[in-house]
Amino acid sequence: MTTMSDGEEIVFEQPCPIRDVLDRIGDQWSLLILEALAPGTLRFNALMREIGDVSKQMLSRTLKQLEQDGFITRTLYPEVPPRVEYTLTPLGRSFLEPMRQLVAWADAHHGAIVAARARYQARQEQT
Amino acid sequence: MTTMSDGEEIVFEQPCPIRDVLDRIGDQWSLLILEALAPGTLRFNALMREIGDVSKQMLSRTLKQLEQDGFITRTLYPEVPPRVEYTLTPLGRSFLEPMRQLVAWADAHHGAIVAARARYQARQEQT
DNA sequence: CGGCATCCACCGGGATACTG
DNA sequence: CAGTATCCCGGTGGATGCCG
Repeated sequence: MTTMSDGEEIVFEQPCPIRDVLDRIGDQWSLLILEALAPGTLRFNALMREIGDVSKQMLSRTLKQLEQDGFITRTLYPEVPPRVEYTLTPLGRSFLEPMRQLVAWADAHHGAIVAARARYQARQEQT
Repeated sequence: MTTMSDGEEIVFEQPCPIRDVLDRIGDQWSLLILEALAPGTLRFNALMREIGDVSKQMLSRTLKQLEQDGFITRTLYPEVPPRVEYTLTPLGRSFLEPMRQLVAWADAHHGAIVAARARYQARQEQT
């Protein structure tokens, strides 16, 4: 989308901050992880149990993403067996605010959305 | 994720409202469309021009999704040439609030995220 | 003008197996 | 315990073309 017509270099890598942020937290697991870490630090397997239906694969991947973007910190304790702890950074914690707004809205209006879908569905079928 | 082991029926279609909402507005275009419609009603091609780099395909698809979920209304004026107008519903307008929170956060902290990425990147390369 | 149908490339994410 | 590597499938979204 930002590539030039003849394959020239990209001018604006992130033309829209919101797009950039959504790409990160709009995936399957990021929000769940941030919520799980909101109460406090957790280890890898604790996170798995907390979230429930996430694979090691995706948990690992998503955690790395969140770490890269500065939402969480990863601390490795070189013991045997190894122990790794994940904690929200101030940036990550600051994100909880708007996120909770969104969650609250979703909770409040989810019923309305489901109802709207049902209405739409009904209108199609009464053809 | 919600399917039973042997292909039995699905028990919880929407185990998490926030998941359901994110799946809808987390895509490439929904947010942009809602923002574009915030000032007022727009026609199809006006939306295309407003957003800029969206294909007819995706605009059409996303608009239908948003209509199904009750975020917008579609009004067809059977003239020649046909005219179609899209408007936010009260539900859609109510969503603008938490959405603006998120956008504001993204704007405010986008720099920090980019910086965090750069730091991470640098740490990898100094191996 | 405002779509829908078709084809296709990409990649997110699941399953599984292996490593330190 | 905490990952990484590999394979693979399905959904998302771009491009194009046709229709009312």
